[in-house]
Amino acid sequence: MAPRDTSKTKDRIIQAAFDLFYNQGYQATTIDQVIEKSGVSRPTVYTHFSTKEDLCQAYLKDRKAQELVDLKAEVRKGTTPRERYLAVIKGVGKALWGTGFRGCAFFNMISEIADPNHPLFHEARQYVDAVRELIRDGVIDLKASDPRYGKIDVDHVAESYYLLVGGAIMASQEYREKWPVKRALRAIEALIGD
Amino acid sequence: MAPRDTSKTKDRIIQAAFDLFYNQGYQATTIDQVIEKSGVSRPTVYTHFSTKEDLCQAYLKDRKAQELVDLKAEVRKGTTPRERYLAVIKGVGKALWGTGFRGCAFFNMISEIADPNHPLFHEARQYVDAVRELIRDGVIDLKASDPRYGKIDVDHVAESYYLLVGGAIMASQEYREKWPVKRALRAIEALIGD
DNA sequence: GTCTATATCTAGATAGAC
DNA sequence: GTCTATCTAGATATAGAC
Repeated sequence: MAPRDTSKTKDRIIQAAFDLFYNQGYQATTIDQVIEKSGVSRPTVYTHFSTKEDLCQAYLKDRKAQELVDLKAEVRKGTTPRERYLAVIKGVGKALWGTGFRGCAFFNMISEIADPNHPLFHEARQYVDAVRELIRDGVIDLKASDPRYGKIDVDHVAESYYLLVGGAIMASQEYREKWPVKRALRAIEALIGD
Repeated sequence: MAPRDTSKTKDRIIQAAFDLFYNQGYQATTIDQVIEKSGVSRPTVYTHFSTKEDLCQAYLKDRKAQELVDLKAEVRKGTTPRERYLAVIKGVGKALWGTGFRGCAFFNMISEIADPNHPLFHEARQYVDAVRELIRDGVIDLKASDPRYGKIDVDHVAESYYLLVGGAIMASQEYREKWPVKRALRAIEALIGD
């Protein structure tokens, strides 16, 4: 029998890891589960990824890229500076509702990995940095778009926005309900005086 | 040799669990570590607690009680309704700065335990409920204290407050810095028009 | 009530054949 | 490149003595 196409095999492994690491957490997920879900054998996993940690890092990189693409697409869909400003919380909300309220993969990673010098911790924080920057860009654009928004304190609005997003993610996970995102949206509107 | 005083032994075990579960997480902590840290033997752990999960539940109950006592003390220290309103975020900030920024034990628990029907998940959410109620009480008292605050939307302020606290906790954990709590404090002041 | 010693199980990682 | 079978370490929980 001819060997399977390599890239597809690797993708299947990552896809299995994607679901398992996200839904169960890093430590609660075993390589055996990855094997079963991907339909690939044990040594095959270890030819593509040297360790479980290595596989997790690949998963996080993948997820980070994917979520940021989605979030930026949500921003681009906005037709006004205000809509683009609100796009991040709306995009986060949509993402959460589609995933059974397991919250943010990167927050969960940081909760699991106590050591801030751990590579997986670093990987997760890069995502957080990117989201904060996306929020900040929206605030800056909004401020420049209209004299009405000229008095916005960019630091204050951007960082409060980020805190509200983070709180809404955690609260969604705690309660498995939609109100935290709705509430955050209202509070984020209020930040700019709406 | 006379047997050790039981309650002190049990307390030593819980104290060891307290530090380890909080700083390393539930799954990353082993019974061996609890044994070493408490200076107690393995079977002794299992005479006081039937399983690791049972020990963790005892730890969470302890921690929940202790943190709520601290938080309520912080509220009582406030001499005006406004100070008492701000007490929760200030109390949370103090607690975080004293613990090496490992964040909220209960948030971390919820991140680790994916299943919302798990007993440990339940235990953690009870803490969250209690904090939300404490915040809400402060808002209600503030509103009643002065006509100036009469127009406060209790639901909106209380829930936004909670989201800001949650976001500040997560951001502190991500960055190991104090700005998230300071920012949350300012945003929480702004919620009531200050 | 507490200990030393051990059973048992699980999970990460590897050897060697095809 | 992929597989079956196995090694090894480490973790939870227990048996039996003092």
